[in-house]
Amino acid sequence: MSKKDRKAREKERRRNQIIDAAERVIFSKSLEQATMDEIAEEAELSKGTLYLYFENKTDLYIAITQRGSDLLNSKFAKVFSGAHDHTGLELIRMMGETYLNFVEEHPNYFTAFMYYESISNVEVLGDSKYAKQCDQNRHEALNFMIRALQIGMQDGSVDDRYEPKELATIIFASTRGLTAMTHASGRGHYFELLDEMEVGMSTLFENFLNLLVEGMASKKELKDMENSSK
Amino acid sequence: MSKKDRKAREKERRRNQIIDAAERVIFSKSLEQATMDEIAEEAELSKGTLYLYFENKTDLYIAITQRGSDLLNSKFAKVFSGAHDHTGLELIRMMGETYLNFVEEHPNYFTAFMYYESISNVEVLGDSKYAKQCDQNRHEALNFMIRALQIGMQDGSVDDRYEPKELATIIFASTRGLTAMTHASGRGHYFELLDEMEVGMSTLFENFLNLLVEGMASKKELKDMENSSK
DNA sequence: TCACTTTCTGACTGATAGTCATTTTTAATG
DNA sequence: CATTAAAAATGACTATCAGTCAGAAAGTGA
Repeated sequence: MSKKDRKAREKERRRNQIIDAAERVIFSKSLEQATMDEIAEEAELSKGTLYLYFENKTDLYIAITQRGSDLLNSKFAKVFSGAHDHTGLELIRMMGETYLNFVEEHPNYFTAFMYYESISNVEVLGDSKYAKQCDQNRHEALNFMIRALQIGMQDGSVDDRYEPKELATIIFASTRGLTAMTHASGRGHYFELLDEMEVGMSTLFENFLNLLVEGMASKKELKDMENSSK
Repeated sequence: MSKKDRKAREKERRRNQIIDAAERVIFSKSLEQATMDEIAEEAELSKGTLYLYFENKTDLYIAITQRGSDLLNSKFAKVFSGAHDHTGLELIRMMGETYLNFVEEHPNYFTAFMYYESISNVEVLGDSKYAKQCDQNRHEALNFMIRALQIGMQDGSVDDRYEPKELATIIFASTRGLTAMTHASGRGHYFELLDEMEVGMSTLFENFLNLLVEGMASKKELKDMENSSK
């Protein structure tokens, strides 16, 4: 039994070694410019071996995507580990900040996320377990957000006339839009737009969160905020 | 002189004929699956000729992207042609709806937008005139939004403690996030998330706009809305 | 008709994703 | 330790396709 286990562990280590090498090569260039031969050399293996562990180049890249997805979710989880000290509204804000930090610290993983979602028809993915885990993570992230909203409705920080699932989906998607812009601007896009404003992405993001918060905060909470700012 | 003009016009027609063919082929499959040989055949030209009109495959795809971008902007412009009958806040809402409709009617163009923004470093684009026009259009779209906000601040429908440029950028990016989700769900992504909710993307989008509107509406406007709903 | 320019062609090249028959390594058995 | 079977790894090979370029065809003007 443990023999099999060891085998499985070694196989897993090999797999990770390949993903490590692939990250180094692909992140230093780009998916298109990186070749499987290069990745094989970086991993100190032959090309054929890569194909023993991954269906094809895309599959390998999705394995990288999954790593990023796992990492992001672990950060979300950390936010919730201290959930008791915060209102639901604060948790939402913290999740947003976590996301923005992630994009700034791990732009290459975010690039991978974008590639993943750009895959035009899901059939291309086949039944990739990496893709499944990514979808699973996304689902979990949304659940975190739903939970935060429910907490907020309990503690009175979020207006309870909203449907938590719906609101969570909206926040999720719009936050994603902001992070995508942050990411793109870091790659040279949107230069003209953001350059004209003296504010950086993080200020912009802060204002975005404030805007959302004003929209979804309960009337009571708003009154509190108004008072405390005076 | 007019000789040269005619020549230029014919060249332009050829170019469009190629883009037409490329759209048919690429939209029916995907960028990666479409080959230049196929596109050439569809255009009833030889492959070599394609390269007289476009730098490379990406350049050709960006020409398609520009078409989509032009189309979207013309729709935005139409919203503004009747600007006098609407408040600034209404214009913002109409722009959002226009965007969502566009994604639903022209998903292939939106796919192209996503590809364009996913280009990891802008140097790849070189000095493509198509890319320049896309950036120009994006800039113009943002200006439409800024204008709508300014109108809204004038007519009292938008809270004037916001900075129009900043707010426009935020709305722009977050709306983009929602449309991206709409697009992705149409391609089979996010299935699990959206399936659980009985609401469709357009309802979700409507609620998103309401949320934004509440966040950015002036207090006066909110009071009006409250009264009228009673 | 000739000479010159512009446009077009398609066979060719180079790069690279993916394959598979063969070799090497590992592990188990007597 | 020697033998053998299974598992893992290899790298030469194939197929595909983006991009090229020398030469053909079409257009233009005298």
